[in-house]
Amino acid sequence: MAKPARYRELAAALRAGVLSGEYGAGGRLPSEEALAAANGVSRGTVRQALALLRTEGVVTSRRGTRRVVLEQPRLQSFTELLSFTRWARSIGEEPGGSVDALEWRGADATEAAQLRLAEGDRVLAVRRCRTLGGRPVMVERTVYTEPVGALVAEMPTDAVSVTELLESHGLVLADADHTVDLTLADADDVALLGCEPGGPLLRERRRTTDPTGLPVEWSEDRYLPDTVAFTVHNSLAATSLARLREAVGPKVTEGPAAPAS
Amino acid sequence: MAKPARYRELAAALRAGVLSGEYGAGGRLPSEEALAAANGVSRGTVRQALALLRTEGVVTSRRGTRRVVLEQPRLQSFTELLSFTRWARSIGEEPGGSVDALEWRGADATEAAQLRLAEGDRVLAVRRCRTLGGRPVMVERTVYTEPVGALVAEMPTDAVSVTELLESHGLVLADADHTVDLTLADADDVALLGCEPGGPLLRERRRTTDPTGLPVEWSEDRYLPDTVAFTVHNSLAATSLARLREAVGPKVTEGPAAPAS
DNA sequence: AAGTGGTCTAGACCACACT
DNA sequence: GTGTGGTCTAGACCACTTA
Repeated sequence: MAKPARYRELAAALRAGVLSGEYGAGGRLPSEEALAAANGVSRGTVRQALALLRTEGVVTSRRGTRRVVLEQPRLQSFTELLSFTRWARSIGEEPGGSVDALEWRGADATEAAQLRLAEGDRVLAVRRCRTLGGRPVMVERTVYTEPVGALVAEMPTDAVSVTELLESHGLVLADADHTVDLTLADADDVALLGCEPGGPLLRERRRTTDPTGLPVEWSEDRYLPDTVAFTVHNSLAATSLARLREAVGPKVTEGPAAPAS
Repeated sequence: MAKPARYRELAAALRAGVLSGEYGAGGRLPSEEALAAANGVSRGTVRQALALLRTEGVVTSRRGTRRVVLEQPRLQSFTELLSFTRWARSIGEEPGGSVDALEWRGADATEAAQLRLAEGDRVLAVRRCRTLGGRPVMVERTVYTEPVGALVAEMPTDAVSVTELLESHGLVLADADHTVDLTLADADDVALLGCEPGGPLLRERRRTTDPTGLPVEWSEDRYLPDTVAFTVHNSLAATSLARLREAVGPKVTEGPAAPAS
């Protein structure tokens, strides 16, 4: 059941209000005092709710004036973001996909660093082609730590959602680091996506950790052009975004949280 | 001077501690009580500091256990993120660039929607080529609202940092929405960047607003491959990231916060 | 059972934006 | 000056982890 906290309920209600245009574009929210009184909670709780909306980019906030509505919310839950299947469903598309290669092997240097393992430690490497409405849009190369890989390896190769299966085993994904850049199609990409050899792909590399901070998976996803874009909101109050200089001369494989140098 | 809040000082101190390896990779922070006592503040203030670090992806947090260090922080300030010049300096590169085209004209449909203007309203459109260490890496096409454009238009065409100049006029950038995807080089890109016609570029579209929530600029930046990557951290606790389905059939120009349909 | 973070309250004072 | 959000305090109770 797990009843959500009051401040989350309040945040959801306010978010819905903004979405329904209750305050208008560029409109103003009621004061914290007013919201507290209207909802029978303390000002502290109201502020917790509003802090959520602020990091989501739904409202601004400055001293001296009421909060202003920034935009229609256009966010996905953390879960939708990590699960291709859930994302596809949330936008009304039919997700599909199948495992194309699956192998237990030793971790290479990058994988070891990302999963906080020693080089050569056993990991499960899986390659999948993902489709929307039957058309291929993305190739996903994921590496799992041993305990997680053991669960994944037992899945049917045509299983729709890995994430949901992991959750049913009690595994919770809590944090993720994403790196987005551009790469060129290799022979496998060409075979699976039907693009030109050397054709451009939008690449997302992602390291996901569980609530204890232990790495769970390290994935490199390559999307066909014109199928997806990634959006982020940030502000003076809360920044979780950065721009990285990519290697220019010698080739260096680098991920979101690889060792500094 | 503007003395920063205690919780920001505390957050900075803890961030520095994590960076210096004081707690080790995967190590644990002291308890909230301990931090409060050690710093002579209340638990509430400690929690504010830790909330900052949590959204930055520096630490996890769960009920029942001490916070765990997630990674070496690798973030840029909001300001570094918006200013090419500041970013370049922060990574030890020499920023350069020059205005290539500058024009007052009427806003098109997309621009009007992004800047919350009516179609045809006067805007200043500026195209710049940006360099790192003398080598071109990015073409920036920015559209400013009339009051901001008035300031920009008076700048010398070889001014290094537009952002810093705007700040010196008291303009504060407070929020930004970013969309990252892939596009192909047009004739102007080829001329400025020296890439192949139709060659792939990493595109960032960005809408920036001031503290009142009013749009200030709308920019489309196109980076040569292998020059930058964007990184984001998100979590169950705070998500400001989304994955968007891009138009597949008919061409639709769409930005971070364009009207829903 | 003890320790820890999550939620919530009630109140105080300050900095800033309005008018 | 009045209203508003930002900061900070002190205390309470709960949910969860760990031993």
